[in-house]
Amino acid sequence: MSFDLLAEPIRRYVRDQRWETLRPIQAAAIQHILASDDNFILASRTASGKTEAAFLPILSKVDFRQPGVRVLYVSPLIALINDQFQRVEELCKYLDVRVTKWHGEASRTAKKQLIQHPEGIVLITPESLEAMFVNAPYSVKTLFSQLQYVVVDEIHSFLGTDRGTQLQSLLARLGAVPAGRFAVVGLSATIGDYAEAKRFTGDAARTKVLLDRTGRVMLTQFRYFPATGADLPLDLLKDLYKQTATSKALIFPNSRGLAELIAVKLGQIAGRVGGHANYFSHHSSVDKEVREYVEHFAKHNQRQPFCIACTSTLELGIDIGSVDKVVQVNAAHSIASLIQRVGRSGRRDGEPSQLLLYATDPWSLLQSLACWLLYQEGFVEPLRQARHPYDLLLHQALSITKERGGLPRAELLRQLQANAAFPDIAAPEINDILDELLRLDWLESLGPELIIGVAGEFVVNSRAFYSVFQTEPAYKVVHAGNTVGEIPYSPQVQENENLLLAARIWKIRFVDLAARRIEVVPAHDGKKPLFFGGAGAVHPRIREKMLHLLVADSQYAELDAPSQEALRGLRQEFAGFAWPAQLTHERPVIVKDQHLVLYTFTGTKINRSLAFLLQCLDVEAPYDESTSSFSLCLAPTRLPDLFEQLRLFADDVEFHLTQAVTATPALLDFAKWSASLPLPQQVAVLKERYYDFGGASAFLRDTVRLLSQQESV
DNA sequence: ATATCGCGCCTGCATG
Repeated sequence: MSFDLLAEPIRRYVRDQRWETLRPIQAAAIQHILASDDNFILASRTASGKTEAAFLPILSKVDFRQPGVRVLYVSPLIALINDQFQRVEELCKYLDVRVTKWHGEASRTAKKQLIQHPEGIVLITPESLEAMFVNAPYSVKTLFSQLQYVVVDEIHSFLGTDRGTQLQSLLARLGAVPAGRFAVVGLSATIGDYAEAKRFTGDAARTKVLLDRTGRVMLTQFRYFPATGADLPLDLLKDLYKQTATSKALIFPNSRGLAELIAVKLGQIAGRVGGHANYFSHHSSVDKEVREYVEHFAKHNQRQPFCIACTSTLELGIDIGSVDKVVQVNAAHSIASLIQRVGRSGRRDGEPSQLLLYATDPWSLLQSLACWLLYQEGFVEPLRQARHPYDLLLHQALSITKERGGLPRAELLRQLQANAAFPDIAAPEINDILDELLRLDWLESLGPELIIGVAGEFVVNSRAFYSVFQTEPAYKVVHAGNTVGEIPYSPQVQENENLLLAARIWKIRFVDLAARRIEVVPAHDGKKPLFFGGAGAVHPRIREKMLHLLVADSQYAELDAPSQEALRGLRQEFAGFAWPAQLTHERPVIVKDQHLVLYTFTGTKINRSLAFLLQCLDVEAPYDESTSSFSLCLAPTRLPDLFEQLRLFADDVEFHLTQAVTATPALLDFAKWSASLPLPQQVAVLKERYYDFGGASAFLRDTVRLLSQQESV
């Protein structure tokens, strides 16, 4: 059916691929994209042929004999562009259509040629598109005045992020370039809020979602090995070795340091017992060429088993083939992340893949179990774009002014107001931001126009202008002229210290502080590398599920005996409460000798907000995110009073936030362009994106019953 | 050292 709708050369391509049938998402996309010029979100799991689902109908539909770039593909990763280039180019051979990579590492000659003869398909990153608007606005017009389709790959990775808002704004600006409109096709994993995904295209009313919910069949097992220190228990590593020794496995331990530790330790065990030598690590601090080697090894080795200990670098769609075991060490921070990781598995022979979930403490086990159950239930964290991204508006105001070489203030205001990325920011607020930019000399008035100011020239002409995220300076780790990777500066960076990187052990021979370069030689024993970073935000729904699991007496066959024992032990601690049959807004309080412990069982942002409010009230209350709990020196009977007081603060927290931002500007480090905003907008950014005072207020209002029990001795 | 991760880049000039 769908197949017959395709253009003849595309049908030939499909036949040559020897696919037995089109995938459901492909069949649906072909029918819908060929039938209308609407925007679409194609949502289905990893490796379900989404790229082809978009390109088969688009290539059938678009007339490439006309001049100009007709299709623009936007990707969050250079590596993905390079991957997709091969696939799309292969497909385009059947049509004689040119495909051009356009990113910072792509050939400049190819870019120049494209400017001379704009045609075909361009694959680009958001930052390169930003750079093109800023540095070569005439090229934007030359290239894209005939644009018919924009394909956004891995659109879920942009949802709820600053980079997503930037991309939305760039698409809005791009929308003014062609005479007609272009349609947007977003490719996505299953996500939590499709209304939000539709908004992302800039025209929710004209966007339809095509969704294939087919998941993976996985054999799941929870395994429990209690840890005493910060490192992983030896028994866990031995068990992990046994479980993965003859498999193709991906291991996700949530941090770069632990990924190194696992890769090295498993490699050492393998060396002792005569196992294979294919133990790798893969994360942002491993040198790019090393990572590419690992990806290539995984993709092209049909027979040999391997183990890659990795971070979210292997969550997105880079093609590494499929693996037969996915291992999660301690709970993933989100269900969205767990979905992506599970999606990496899948065996051709029809055998189900295996998911191993290790835990090293009872709370992590509980969180892991909660995530896994929510995943089974089909829950994914809903993500919202910030409604008041003043910092990104500031960045785009500079970008547009540079693009236009100056423009009337009223026109800049109008353009920002009309931009779909900023629908909830009103004109007076935009004017406040423009005034602040004038005051900083980042903008300047010249007659009726605004132009880039003297100080602003340094900003918009610096390399850092094109991105909306910060990166810390890193030290390059070099062995015998070869780059191994890079690490941040830490107390560990000293001569004769040993560290792990790229799945090997090194001794630091020499540190060149000026050149940010660390010379290393191989060694036999070392520590995992140190990295900085705040904790990831856990969604309230996960914590609520944890509470439900704690109160229930449900058993799960997927838990091994030690896991069952750990869960039983944790349930025991909370067994004395008189839980109602229907658990809604009750929360436990454990009363100890000198203090009480309040378990909020809510999300990170709400906990963070509660901690801030307690600080405002000068209440000493150390807070532990892994157990979602606060310690208070207070009689339990005083808690309702305290909640009432906190609520009053929550409803009017601006004053305290203003004080906090003034005293500690580093609070806004998470938002690169916020430092140059007027103070009220800085406070607004902090309030909307770092905290959740609305959620905190609702928590304080709704948590009507605090059940308490004396600690059993 | 309480504690996740990840993403990007222009221009000019030298060298092979």
